[in-house]
Amino acid sequence: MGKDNKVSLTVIRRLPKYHRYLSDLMDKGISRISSQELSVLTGFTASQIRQDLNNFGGFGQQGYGYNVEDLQRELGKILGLDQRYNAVIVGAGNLGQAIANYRGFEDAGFKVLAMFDRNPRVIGLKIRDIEIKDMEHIEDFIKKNNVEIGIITTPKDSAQEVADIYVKAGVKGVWNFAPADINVPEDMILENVRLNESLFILSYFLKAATK
Amino acid sequence: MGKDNKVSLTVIRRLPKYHRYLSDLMDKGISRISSQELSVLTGFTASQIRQDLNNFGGFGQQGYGYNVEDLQRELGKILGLDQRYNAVIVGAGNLGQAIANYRGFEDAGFKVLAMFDRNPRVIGLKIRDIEIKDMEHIEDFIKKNNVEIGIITTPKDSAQEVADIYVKAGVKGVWNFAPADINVPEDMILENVRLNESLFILSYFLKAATK
DNA sequence: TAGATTGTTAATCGATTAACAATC
DNA sequence: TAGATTGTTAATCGATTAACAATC
Repeated sequence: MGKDNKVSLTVIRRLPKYHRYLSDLMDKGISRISSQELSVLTGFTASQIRQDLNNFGGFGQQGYGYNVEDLQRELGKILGLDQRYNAVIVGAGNLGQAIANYRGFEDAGFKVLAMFDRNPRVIGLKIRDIEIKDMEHIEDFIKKNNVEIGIITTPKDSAQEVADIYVKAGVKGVWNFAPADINVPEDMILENVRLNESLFILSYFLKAATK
Repeated sequence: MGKDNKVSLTVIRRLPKYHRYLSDLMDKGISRISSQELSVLTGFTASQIRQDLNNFGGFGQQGYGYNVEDLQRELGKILGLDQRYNAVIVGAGNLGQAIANYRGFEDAGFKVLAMFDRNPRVIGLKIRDIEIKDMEHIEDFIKKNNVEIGIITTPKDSAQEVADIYVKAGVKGVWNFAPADINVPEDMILENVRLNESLFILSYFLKAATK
């Protein structure tokens, strides 16, 4: 319920891209950038970039532009990348394992503490140092380990059931990869990754291109 | 360059959701639905649903609503789901394997013919019946096997290089999972899956909720 | 200071919603 | 036929772009 409560989702969805390009610029040792230059990089208009950023504060300086490092850090804070989050994954198939394995998430502050599955053949296995545990212990685990993010990488028919477990156990946000719409309480954060839909969009344009 | 060339991306991105709910309704044996009922299911307004569908034709009937099966099939055609597409994956890590393993894509008409990787330790392995091959043979393979979709599941630093190979070999569309913006010619279809950005959005709302 | 570029207001554009005549 | 619901036009809303005064 902070001051930026009113910022539109459209704007928020652009923030990660700004953050990514600013990080790239930092890596290149560039310390200063104008909205015009950022426009060339990101493909958004300079005007839009200034509008977007000014939803969160006046990070720039007239006649100069933006300090890359400052702006990157501020956007990082806005995106919550200055925090550490504990996560668990339900569904220890390839997709779950891919997420468990991906160092980029851990570098950004998201730590997968454990994976859970119903298949006895995978229970006890480890991905890096992340153990696949029996679903039986999930609620306990979440409560004891301060888990804030629940990741769903099960088939779609199990997704709602897993979400219900997450709600009951008290996670704050759910990252859902199952191709199903799941219902969670109002105050639960839900972010869906729609691989099917993304592929269908690609398919749409492929078909349109050959007509 | 068909008649629906002008339909906005905003509308197109809603089509897969309509298609999914209509498929669900078919599975339940429901043969008829009104825009009002679809509104309850999808969360879009009835008015918006009628507007969206009318971009592609008058699929409904006054006083009746929409025939579920007809509409599902028509949307399927619009999305290109009546076609078969051949695909290959570059990057045989967990994410690549997850995609290769996912039956849902194959059921929708997307067939992964092969995976490619640079790591000699995985070359020759098989995921289901999909072989991991040496990158050396990719251009040949794409040309010989009528591959239309190139999937990128490499680390970000290899993404552009892989995209260039795809362009050279003549694929029509690229499905990119690497967290990088890649450049492709105008007439190449490019669809990005931004796992990082999705996670950051979740993080944004988690942080906002605790303020 | 002069030049550059922001922050912000106003104008435009596009997308969503409302309303209703057409019609099954 | 009467009731229901579409297809479509008009009204509203929100997002993007343009413009420029403020100011570093």
